[in-house]
Amino acid sequence: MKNSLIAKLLYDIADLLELQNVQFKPNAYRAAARTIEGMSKDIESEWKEGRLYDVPGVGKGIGEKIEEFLATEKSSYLEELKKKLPMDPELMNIEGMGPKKVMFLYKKLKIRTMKDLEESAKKGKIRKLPGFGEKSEQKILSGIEHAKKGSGRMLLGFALPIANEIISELRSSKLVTNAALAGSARRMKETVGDLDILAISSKAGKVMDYFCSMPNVIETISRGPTKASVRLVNGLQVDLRVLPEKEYGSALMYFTGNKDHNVALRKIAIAKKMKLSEYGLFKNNKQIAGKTEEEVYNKLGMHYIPPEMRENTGEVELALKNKLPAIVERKDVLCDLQMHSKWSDGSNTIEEMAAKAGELGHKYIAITDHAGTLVIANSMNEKRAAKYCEEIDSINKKSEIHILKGTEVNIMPSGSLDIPDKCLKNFDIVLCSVHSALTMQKEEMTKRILKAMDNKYMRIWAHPTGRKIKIRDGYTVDFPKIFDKAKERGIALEIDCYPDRTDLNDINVRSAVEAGVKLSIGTDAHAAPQLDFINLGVGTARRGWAKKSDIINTMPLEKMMKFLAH
DNA sequence: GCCGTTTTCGGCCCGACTGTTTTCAGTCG
Repeated sequence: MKNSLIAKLLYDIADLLELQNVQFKPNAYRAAARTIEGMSKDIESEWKEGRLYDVPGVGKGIGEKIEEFLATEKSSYLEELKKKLPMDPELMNIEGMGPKKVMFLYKKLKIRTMKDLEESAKKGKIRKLPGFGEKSEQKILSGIEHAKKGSGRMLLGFALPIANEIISELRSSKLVTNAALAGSARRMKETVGDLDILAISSKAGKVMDYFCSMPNVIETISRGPTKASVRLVNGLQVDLRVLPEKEYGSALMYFTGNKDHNVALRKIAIAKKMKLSEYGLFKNNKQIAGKTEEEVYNKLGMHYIPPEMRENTGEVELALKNKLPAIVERKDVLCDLQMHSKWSDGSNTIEEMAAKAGELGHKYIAITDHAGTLVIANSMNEKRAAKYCEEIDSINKKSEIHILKGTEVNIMPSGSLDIPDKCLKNFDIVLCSVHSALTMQKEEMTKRILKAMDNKYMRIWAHPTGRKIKIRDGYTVDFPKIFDKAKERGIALEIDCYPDRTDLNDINVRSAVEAGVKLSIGTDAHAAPQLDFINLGVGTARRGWAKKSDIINTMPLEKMMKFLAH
């Protein structure tokens, strides 16, 4: 899909327009970029089928730019802008730098790159400029350091435990009556730029003191009477806001929804002659809601919207009509359908994995150690696989939760599976996935997967796109074709919960759900504590608007056995 | 540049903090 390329084109144009202090256009370009980025449909096919201009935010101007880019892979408009503005728009990503400052520094000091900026700051040239001082110069230097360290975003799976720890520390300090996570982490976005935490307290000053002196804080970035930002040892930025109880709900909403969602809500408020801000919902300057999110949504005439859906991709309209889909909840998920033990490349025994799964409330699990001839991941050969099945059978006799005999098998480049059918038939559940020849082109890869799906034992296509966040994009396949085949064959597509996989991702999940394809959730845990990643998979399912009926993990064991037996 | 249950023209979300000023622009979320 070219969606992300087009989104980048539009974001770049927006940045360059903003540098020139052009009004409103940057927002129009960004709004269209965000829509296209989050679309489950392929923008190129929309264009080919004459529906480009149906995409919200795409009108004559933006549409023409997209058409040119899709036809020629170039944008004359962007080239023109770049010629006029030779500085690197990345400069605007440095903390404290916006379009005005970037432009000003270019005019005064001919600063075009991060390197130029660093040199000028180190030589003390910036502090001499009007409007700048010693502190701004320092801030620029520390901003550059941070930009260098890693371009910012942390995997949700690593950020979430940190957030929970901070929140429970705040609670146990007794300085706050409540504290909660907001921001993109609460929306369960796969990576987060920072953590936003809200707390209710009447002793804001003391809470700030406490927050800024937590053990793993290395730097206080800013500190006001009710708002502070700190940086943790691992580079993560955490923002805390303290507020009174009557604003808690509206503030949670304000800091949870993405920008587009919040703008949409504000517009609804305006249409109803009200005003919505983080301080509450106001009518005639009087707060009429704010304590809870439910209250605010209801007073706006809409149903409560779960955090994971608050990205303005249709949820607002549905909530107004009270037609939001009931998305799957953590409590609906009865099992974990991918994990590894010492039998292949895991570090715990089957019993240890089962025990931890029981603690997490799972009713049953699938242990899915690797089998096959490929020498990756300590794969089991046929002989060992038989012993493994025997062991699971014997553990099941005394185990509190039932263990499905599962395996993860490689899909070979030809599309055949890496272990013969006579071995596969001994398993309750067979996951198939690609671990080799990852660079295959779309058509060839699609053929490979379709061929694998013809195997009657395949039940789950595991980590379907093979991507690794921040490392590789993964291969592309013709999803519509695969969806059809998956439905025909009763094969589920996996949401692999492992933090750097999250594969399928939210967007793919949504298209699978729209296509009526079943999904499975598996942590891909290689050690017992990683079974906690189940929450990430549920979050991704919810971001993709999956209902309980879309997720096979919600089936009680008996129903699951029937599903697997077909 | 986009958009429309008052509109095809005239709007486009809102408030606080920072660092620089001495009343505010720029930036951020």
